[in-house]
Amino acid sequence: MKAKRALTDRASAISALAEAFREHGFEGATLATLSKATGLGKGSLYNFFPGGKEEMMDAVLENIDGWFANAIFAPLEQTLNPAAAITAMFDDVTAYFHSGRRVCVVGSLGLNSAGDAFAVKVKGYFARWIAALARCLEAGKVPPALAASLAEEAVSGIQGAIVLARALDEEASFLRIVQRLRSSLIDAISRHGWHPS
Amino acid sequence: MKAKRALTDRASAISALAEAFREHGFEGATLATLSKATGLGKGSLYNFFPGGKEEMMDAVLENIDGWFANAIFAPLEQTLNPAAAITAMFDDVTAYFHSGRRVCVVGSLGLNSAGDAFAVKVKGYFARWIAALARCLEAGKVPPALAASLAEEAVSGIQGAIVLARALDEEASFLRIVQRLRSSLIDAISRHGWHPS
DNA sequence: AACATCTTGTACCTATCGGTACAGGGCTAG
DNA sequence: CTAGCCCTGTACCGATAGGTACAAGATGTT
Repeated sequence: MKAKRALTDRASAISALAEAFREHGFEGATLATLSKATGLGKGSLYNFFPGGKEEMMDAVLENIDGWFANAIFAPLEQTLNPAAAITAMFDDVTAYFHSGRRVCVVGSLGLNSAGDAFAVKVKGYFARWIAALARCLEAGKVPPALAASLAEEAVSGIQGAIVLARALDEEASFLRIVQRLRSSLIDAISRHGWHPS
Repeated sequence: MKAKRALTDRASAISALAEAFREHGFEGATLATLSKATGLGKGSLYNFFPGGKEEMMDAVLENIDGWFANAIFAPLEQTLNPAAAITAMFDDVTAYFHSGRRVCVVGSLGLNSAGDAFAVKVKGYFARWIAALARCLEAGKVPPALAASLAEEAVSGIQGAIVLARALDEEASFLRIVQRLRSSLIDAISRHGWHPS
């Protein structure tokens, strides 16, 4: 049984790869960069990811997808306390994106043509996020149409907050924007008749 | 007098360069790309922009800055009819960004480390935009603190809308988000006592 | 200990990167 | 008409890009 070690090494490389792609983008991250970031030589890198950079990014996206599914989407689905789930989501997202200092790899992939190869994954990531958030709002008795609007607005708003915070180099703006978004969603829930037991 | 022809050729190249940078990003746009996009050979390109890619991007940013100053900021400053100015801004922005299909070069520059060299220009672009919008809202009798919040939210929201629309490949979401942002600003103005004559 | 299997560093490959050099072409001014 | 300057295409440069080949080293199994 060798797969064990191989898998853990590969798995531990992925987060380093993610960080490198975050900082330099897909095109900007060279194999030398990735090698340095992971501590793995080119040989090992191509052993784990025979498909090269593209497979590395694919693995990173899958990893991110898994993380979001666990940490963000799943809590949103358990509809016991929608308001709490939403508050938790914003807290987790704020931590995950380092208050806007950290870029969203998925979002930035969609911005230039280098990410065309990953278009379906990028699309799915955002679609699932919005859908999960909308369902959570509906569980909070928010009417479906409004829930969809608010969910879209929140996810889009988080992305915008990242862009702005990076551009201004000022995480305070990220925190302000995200807080306003959170209030807007929580208000909608409490306005439509749902209250924690 | 040769400067005339040189200047117009350089100027006409800039918009093509902007489009290329938009599509491929700074790192992703190679000299071959830029040459094809402008129709200029490498020789001409380096004749007009001796500093290479970096000077080209600088010129593009300056050009964008000028366009925004004219088309966006200036109308916001003439405070005769703030609500109309804001509506015009959203219309112009929607057209400029092709309903979210077109990326904001400035915003995407801030996302990866390739844009570090342009950090001050990027920061200035967003700071000026937010400031102009906030002043316009104040002219509409919106209290300064709220005006600052709303302006930040709007600019950030537009960036988020671009990211989301590109990711979902769906300009409808851009239009929805932008429309909500516009309504939010217009409502704030009409709620605080300013009404067109 | 011997084995097959997995892992790794190194050397090497071709293509292309951003950038330079420069000779000639074309335009304009006088 | 001609002298000068700006413009442009081409050839070229070293560096580095992503990727492959493979021999040697670890590793775990029996």
